[in-house]
Amino acid sequence: MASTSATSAERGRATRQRLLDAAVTLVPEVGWGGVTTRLVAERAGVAPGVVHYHFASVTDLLVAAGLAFTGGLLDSLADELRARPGIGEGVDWLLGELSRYGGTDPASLLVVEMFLASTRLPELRERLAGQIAAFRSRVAAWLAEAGYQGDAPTAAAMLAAALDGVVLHRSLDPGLDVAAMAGPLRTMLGIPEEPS
Amino acid sequence: MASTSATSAERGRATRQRLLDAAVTLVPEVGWGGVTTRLVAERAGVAPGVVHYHFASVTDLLVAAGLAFTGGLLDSLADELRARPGIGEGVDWLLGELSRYGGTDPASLLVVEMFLASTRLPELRERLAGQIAAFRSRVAAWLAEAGYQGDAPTAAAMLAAALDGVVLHRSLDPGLDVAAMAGPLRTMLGIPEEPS
DNA sequence: GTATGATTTGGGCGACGGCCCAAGTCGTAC
DNA sequence: GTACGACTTGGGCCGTCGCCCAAATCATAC
Repeated sequence: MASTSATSAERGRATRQRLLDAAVTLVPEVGWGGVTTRLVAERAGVAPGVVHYHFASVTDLLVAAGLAFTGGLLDSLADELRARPGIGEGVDWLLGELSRYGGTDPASLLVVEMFLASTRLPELRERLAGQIAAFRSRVAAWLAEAGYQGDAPTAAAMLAAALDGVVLHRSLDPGLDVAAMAGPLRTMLGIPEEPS
Repeated sequence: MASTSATSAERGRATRQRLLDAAVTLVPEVGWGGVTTRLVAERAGVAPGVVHYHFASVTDLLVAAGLAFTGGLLDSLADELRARPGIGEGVDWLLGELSRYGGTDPASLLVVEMFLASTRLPELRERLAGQIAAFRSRVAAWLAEAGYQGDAPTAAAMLAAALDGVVLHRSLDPGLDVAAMAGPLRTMLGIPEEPS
């Protein structure tokens, strides 16, 4: 089989990916600063020394793993949004997504950990800011294309911030009614209430 | 003077307070997990052993310091809000406050650090959630009293979440125009645009 | 077979972490 | 004076950390 005849380089890339995956699952569990060399190695099923063979430092590993995750997440969110023709449908779909990211789920926690770590890691900060700026401009383009009446970039920024804020608040109060927030959000974007 | 004739107990409480203050300044600088026994002792100007005399653990110190800070902050915010009679004035004032909490300032960072730490510290989580719930209900009462047309609790939750989200996003993109966000927020709360 | 090069192993080094504790300071009570 | 109690000191114990490295592994090249 192909897997048994893999070259060294191929096996190496696979190991590197396993380390990235392990980091993504560990940060939400133990926190950015709680991820240690031995912990990721154990989670990835490799010896501790492998970590510093593939990455210059634990921090380097966390930055690479985090950025790969957020990049994929934001891209897929923007893709899905672009697929909805109307602002109302898009907002509804976003709120549906929000009920999946409840604030205490691994994805939400990872993102917030990255926000915080970025305040002390200039390189992470710049690259994460770039990803978010790109996302915001894609949302603004979608709003404008869907006929939003007003300043699309500002509305996109407010919308993205509001959604992240809801995720944050839900992490403390899981009982927050996400569906009910559709009302104020729709009003903010100038869409009439849904008939149903 | 009173300060020179302080009893042991009084000096002890003063020392304890200095440790709490030191913790509040250190968490934003080095992160929740980066605050060490020796670091906080040095910042407070005391010997390392004092920390574990006044607090059972470093985590205990951080929890006490953080909750004291957020409690005071939320109380004063709610007090100020209650002093504004109209929703429009209140929102404007909140956005003015927001320009003080830029996302990279110590207060914002401390709050986000607490959000994250609370996911792994049930006691902190419960008490922080209680503080925020109290704040939300005070905001809802203010909205209702100011004549808000709609579900005040939901609007208050959405407003609080949106503001926190803006703080979060500003930490990555300091160029975000807070003033411009007044438009969407006023629309969300059903207030006409300001004439000026 | 031997040589090569990338990858992996597991232990080790020095530094630093939380928490403890015997000894010391200092104002008050007697 | 002595005894007491609250507070403070600074060093020490023991565990874990990040990072390193000599040796082992293994598919491929010759």
